[in-house]
Amino acid sequence: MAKTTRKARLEEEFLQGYDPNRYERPSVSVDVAVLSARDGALHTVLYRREGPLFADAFALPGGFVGMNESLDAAARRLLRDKGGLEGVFLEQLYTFGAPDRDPRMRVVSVAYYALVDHTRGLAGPGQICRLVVPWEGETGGPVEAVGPDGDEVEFAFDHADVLGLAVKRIRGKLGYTPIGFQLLPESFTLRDLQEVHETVLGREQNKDSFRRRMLQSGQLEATGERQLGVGHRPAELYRFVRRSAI
Amino acid sequence: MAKTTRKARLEEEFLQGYDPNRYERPSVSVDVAVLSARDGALHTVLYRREGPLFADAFALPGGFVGMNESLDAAARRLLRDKGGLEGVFLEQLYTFGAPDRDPRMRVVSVAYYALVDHTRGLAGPGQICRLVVPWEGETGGPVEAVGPDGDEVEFAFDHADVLGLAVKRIRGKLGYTPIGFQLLPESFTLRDLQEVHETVLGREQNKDSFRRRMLQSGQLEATGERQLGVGHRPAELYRFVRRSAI
DNA sequence: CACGTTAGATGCGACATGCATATATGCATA
DNA sequence: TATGCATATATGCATGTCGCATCTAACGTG
Repeated sequence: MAKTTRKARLEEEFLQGYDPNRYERPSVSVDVAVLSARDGALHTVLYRREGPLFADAFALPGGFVGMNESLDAAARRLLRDKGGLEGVFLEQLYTFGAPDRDPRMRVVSVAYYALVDHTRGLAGPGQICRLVVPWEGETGGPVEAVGPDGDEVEFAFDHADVLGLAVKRIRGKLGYTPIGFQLLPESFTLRDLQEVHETVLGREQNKDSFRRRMLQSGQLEATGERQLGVGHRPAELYRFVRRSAI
Repeated sequence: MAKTTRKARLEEEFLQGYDPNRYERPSVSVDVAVLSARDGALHTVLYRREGPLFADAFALPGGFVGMNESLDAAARRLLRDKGGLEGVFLEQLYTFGAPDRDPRMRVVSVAYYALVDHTRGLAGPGQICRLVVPWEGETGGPVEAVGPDGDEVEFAFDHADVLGLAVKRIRGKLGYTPIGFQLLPESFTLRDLQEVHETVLGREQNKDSFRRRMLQSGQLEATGERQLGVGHRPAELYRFVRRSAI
């Protein structure tokens, strides 16, 4: 017992005199999985690598965290600078820290995921790739991706795992949070919302119970407008209202 | 468009030639919120600080991540070295990275939470403190803690927020994962399990529907034994069986 | 052996959900 | 103008889950 106390005190003293520049330590980066739903599939933004490491593989938008920058701020900066995206839903996902995940050096990567309405344009050299989520994707396993040319894409680092975990996370969240709206423009029909849910979950939803669930969730508000020129009865347009307003 | 491409290429070149020792970067630490349920309240392990910073405040067990050590391994090492705990449930919680969370230097802290059966002993100088979770605790806000002497405890750093988020996380997980078993010894009664759930959630559960939910979840297996010497009809003892075994 | 106490089982109503069916509304076409 | 088509929206009903009340079972105590 006394031993353990001394040990703890030694550690305290070490900490008090700890000079971070005298010790090796990891670099901290942020990677962002940008997800959107289009044509019945999830898509993400990837960047082709050009250097010798993971040459011609594709990576998530990412970068190092500034010394006076919070993790959230770093993620928002990357979204803005690399993709021209501002004001989107952004949440921390998981921190990946395997010692060998970057063969050049020790990098601890704080992964974020962002949800973007697919009608928003994307600036920069990023490519929008379709995700192929195996059913184990629900368990957070790696995903595959198909580029705009239809060819499968090779991932750099552990980014296939990051995307798999992001898909798992939003699948779980869909059940108890209004996260699905983040993938739609401001006004949308119930059919649109259902398609987004089905795209994310990878399985069909019952139409009627989906309607009822959404309408009595108190998260939808009719805009009073309807679809135009659709060749059949137009659906009502809704918008998302956040719970705090109720 | 060409501009953005050049910018991205420049960043790539920077990365290829990046020497981590030439740049400032944060230190990476791991903090562990050890949770157990006892006497109808959640408890955690805290260590009294002795240095000049946050003197006499209490901190979660934590430490820096070794250069060749994964984040999970660092958390397990801390549990073992600081509290003598091995083989417990441990999962990553969230990464806290506000630039000013440690006034001495920039520290990015990867927080973990561990769930421990309260009958397990604890080695080392840690103190077991009772958590007082305000109802906003469900939203991940900060918690308060009461030490063994009954006095309220002051937290160092942002550790009140870490604990608040840990409580929020297990409250959410309780609904769809067998996480509650982690807080109980190997064999337990349904009443024990219900009390753990009520302690974690902070509200009472319906006895019968709780029974039915647990029994038909396929996660419980009767041991064939019963309570002894309880002054009333003895309850059956169950053990946890993981889903993969079914 | 009666009694108190808690465990465990059964029955019923409220409510969500899945499914089938009926009605409404817009456009296209005869 | 009238009719048909496609989809949206509403309604009715069977099923399953959940909360609640009630009943029976098993143990210790006096």
